Amino acid sequence: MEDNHDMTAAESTSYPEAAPSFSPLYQQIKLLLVKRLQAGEWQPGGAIPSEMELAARFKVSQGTVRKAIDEMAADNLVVRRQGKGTFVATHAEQATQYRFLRLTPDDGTPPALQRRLLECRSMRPPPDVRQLLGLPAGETAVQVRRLLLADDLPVVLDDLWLPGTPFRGLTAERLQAWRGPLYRMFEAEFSVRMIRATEKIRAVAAPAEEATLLGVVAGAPLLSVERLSFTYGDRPMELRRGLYHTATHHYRNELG
Amino acid sequence: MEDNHDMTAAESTSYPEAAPSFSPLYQQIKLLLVKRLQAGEWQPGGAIPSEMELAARFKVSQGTVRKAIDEMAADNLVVRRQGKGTFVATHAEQATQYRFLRLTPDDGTPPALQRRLLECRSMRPPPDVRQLLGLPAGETAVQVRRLLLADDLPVVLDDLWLPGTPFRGLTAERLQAWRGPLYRMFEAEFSVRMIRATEKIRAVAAPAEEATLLGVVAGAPLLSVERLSFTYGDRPMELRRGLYHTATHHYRNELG
DNA sequence: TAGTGGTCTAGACCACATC
DNA sequence: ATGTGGTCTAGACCACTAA
Repeated sequence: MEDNHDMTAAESTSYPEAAPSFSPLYQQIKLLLVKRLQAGEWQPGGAIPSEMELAARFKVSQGTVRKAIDEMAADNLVVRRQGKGTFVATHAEQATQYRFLRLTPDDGTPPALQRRLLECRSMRPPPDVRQLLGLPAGETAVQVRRLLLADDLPVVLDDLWLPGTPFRGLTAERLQAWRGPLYRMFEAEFSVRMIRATEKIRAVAAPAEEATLLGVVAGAPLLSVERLSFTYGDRPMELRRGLYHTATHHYRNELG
Repeated sequence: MEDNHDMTAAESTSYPEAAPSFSPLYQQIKLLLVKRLQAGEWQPGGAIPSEMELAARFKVSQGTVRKAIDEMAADNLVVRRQGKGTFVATHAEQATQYRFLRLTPDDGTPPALQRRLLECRSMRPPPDVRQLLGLPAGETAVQVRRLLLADDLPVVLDDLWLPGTPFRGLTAERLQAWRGPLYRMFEAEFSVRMIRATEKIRAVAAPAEEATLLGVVAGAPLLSVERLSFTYGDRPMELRRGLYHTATHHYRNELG
């Protein structure tokens, strides 16, 4: 490689804002690879080209490609498997069932939850939902309401809001028929991959209707979890409002 | 470096359990460095030897030391500063005020909290506390109760439990006099550095006494946050039970 | 046996901080 | 000018997987 570390000559003409014009080679390569991921060039669960091949293609050393992929692996965009290759991350693995659900039974047993679909309809979202999802005015959304149960006792009441355009065709029937993680369905059937999420958590008093569904008395304390999930490019793709009954379960978190 | 990647010949004699006898060089070096950190060889906030020096000392290449330190930086054990050196992580930086506190005002403003010390005493801990902290029977503990307020309104009621031995000499007076993060005090005055923590979160109804302290009605929903903080070697060093009033604040979490 | 990712080396040069 | 961490290279060998 020559001295010039700029792989984006076409873009390096003018920077009106104070943007870092140059970045390390491996960062540029990471960006290129993420863009191809985003474009769907490789299937979820499928292999991306080997480090040697990418190094040849980009005309850099293997170590540089390695560092780019290392970061993508740290971002959970990709999974490395020694001897086999590097694969596009997916929500399919059973290790990642409920990848974003932090609710755990108080005894150490692994969470085992059943689902019960309550509702699924397409409608105009309320303004706060519209704003959080960044939807244009007039755009519709799909609302899903469901219950998660442990040992036939309700534990979670989830309200999902999904943008209508990418999720056109999502019906109660298809939801009922689907086995496996929801996020796996989203990526397999609607080409929407959730990459990361943020949650806002509060304690609330159970409203009457929700209390009934969860089998608690009205006014009982519940955990309110508002999750906003993002796909590539930090575009919000799901708003999920959950009410957790934390008598036999708790929300666990690790602080590093 | 010769072919032998074992730097721990003295320890590699017998492995009764199925332990990995060999690990990459950089892992072994990381372990050695962490042990020295743990032994207090370098002050918090102080510099550790340069990569070149460590490479020479361990008789490995700079790249190998680099990878070891990279992981330590990812673990928040150490902070790298280009041009200056690598420094032992500390709770002193204002960027890490309330490093483990995830409570944020609903408007985006940065959290600004006042403290009010309610209690500080040495006593025999109840069995559940004793068990969580891994204390020997009969060992005492220091209990601290305090209030955090935003704009003079109570937001958090914290109950802390600290093992008596390392925290001997912790009194209400010293707590009152201390300015800055508690964890900074622990590392500066008691040589206890908190590295990571786990939290269990539930929604609970406010008990009468705690409700009064937080200025809410008894039975109001509160966030119950039980945090167990660990020092080097995964030894638990603090149990903190907090009740959060989530009317104007919320617990925020990032899911990767 | 061949191909993959994982580790390690030695040396070059860059960016930054300090004197 | 010197020393630090940060990037990049080229090549070697190891560990694992699969045909």
